[in-house]
Amino acid sequence: MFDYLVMGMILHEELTGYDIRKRIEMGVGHLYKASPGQLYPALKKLTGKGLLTLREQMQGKRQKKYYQATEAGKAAFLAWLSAPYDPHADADHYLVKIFLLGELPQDLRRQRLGEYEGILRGQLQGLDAIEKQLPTENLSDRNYYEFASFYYGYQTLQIMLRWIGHIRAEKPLSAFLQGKEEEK
Amino acid sequence: MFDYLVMGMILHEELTGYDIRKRIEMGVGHLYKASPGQLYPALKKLTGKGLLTLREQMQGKRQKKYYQATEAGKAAFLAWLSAPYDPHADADHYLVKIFLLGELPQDLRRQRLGEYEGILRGQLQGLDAIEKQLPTENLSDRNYYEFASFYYGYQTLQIMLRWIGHIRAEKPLSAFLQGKEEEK
DNA sequence: TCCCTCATGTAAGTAGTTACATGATTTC
DNA sequence: GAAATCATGTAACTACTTACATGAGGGA
Repeated sequence: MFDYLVMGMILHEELTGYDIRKRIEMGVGHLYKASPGQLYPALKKLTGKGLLTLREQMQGKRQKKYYQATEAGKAAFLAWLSAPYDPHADADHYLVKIFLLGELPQDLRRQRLGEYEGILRGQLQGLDAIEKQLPTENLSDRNYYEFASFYYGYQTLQIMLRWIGHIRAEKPLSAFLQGKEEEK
Repeated sequence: MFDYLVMGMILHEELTGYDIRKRIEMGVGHLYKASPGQLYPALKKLTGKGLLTLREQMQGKRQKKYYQATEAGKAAFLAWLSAPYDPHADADHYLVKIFLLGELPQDLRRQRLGEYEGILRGQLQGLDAIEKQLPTENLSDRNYYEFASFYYGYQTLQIMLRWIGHIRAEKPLSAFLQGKEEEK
């Protein structure tokens, strides 16, 4: 997965490892980290597989290594991004796929987002079922915080759904942030 | 961290490994998994360290193993939970700590939640600074989805802050879900 | 001059998943 | 009598973090 995220950064541009890390950090950094100990070995491995090209350049006394995806690399990346969402394999990485979704043609994009929306709705229903079974009386302190965590998860799912709906309709992003749009 | 989560489940109750897994799944499961390959070795290790007691019981032909925290286990757990939040060490585990917060006396609880709120506010300011630098014109498809992910992260942080504010005031949980409470 | 950011990388360790193996009990 | 759930566990693997090591370039 991480490999594809890296490749996604260098489809159209030559970048150094350092640049790639910065990009990832700014983009999905709050949710997903790219430590140097993970990135540099990955770049080496991907180059070895022929998915990246490496161009070394001296800048003064400083060695810089520019990487870019090869045709094989681009093909592998697109195959991965185009594949239907699999809740089993992708669970933690939806956000990363969506982050990169601009690389896909519009019809595929719509389809993937639709699938994802369906999966999330299913999860929300699952939480609804649990919620109905939660006791509402005689709550201990313990229960209060346990349930609070549950509700937080619930809320997060709702936001995610609203978010997917928003970007599926390709509405302007600023409108999403305000959060004051009409409810479904 | 995982060790403390496990201990938190068996402070006041004897439970089997299976029960513990179920509890964790229901409580923070959407955010944090407890696979058997992680849990069973952990139970063994913690028992070896004297932090848990183990009582074996045959139920018909079925062997069941009941675990509970020892005094040493409870002390270790409380020390961990009482410690000030450290964004460096705890980053991914705030939610787990909050999930267990009912075990702490009220004044400490308040204090920890307050610290956490401060940290989150700082993060939000960081994102604000980034947001101001994002271009708003001539956005490519690529940018749309990249920024969308950014805004999602932003929104999630806002929700988290609202959530912390909510539980810090110990307001009823149902009110949080509706999301139609007054903004600060 | 000192510190920050740029820039590359490795070694050792921790955390966590997946897949398997086994078998009892309960429910349809 | 089949399927789901209860119940325990291991081995192999993958993913990821932390801490270290090294040094250039730019700005205060």
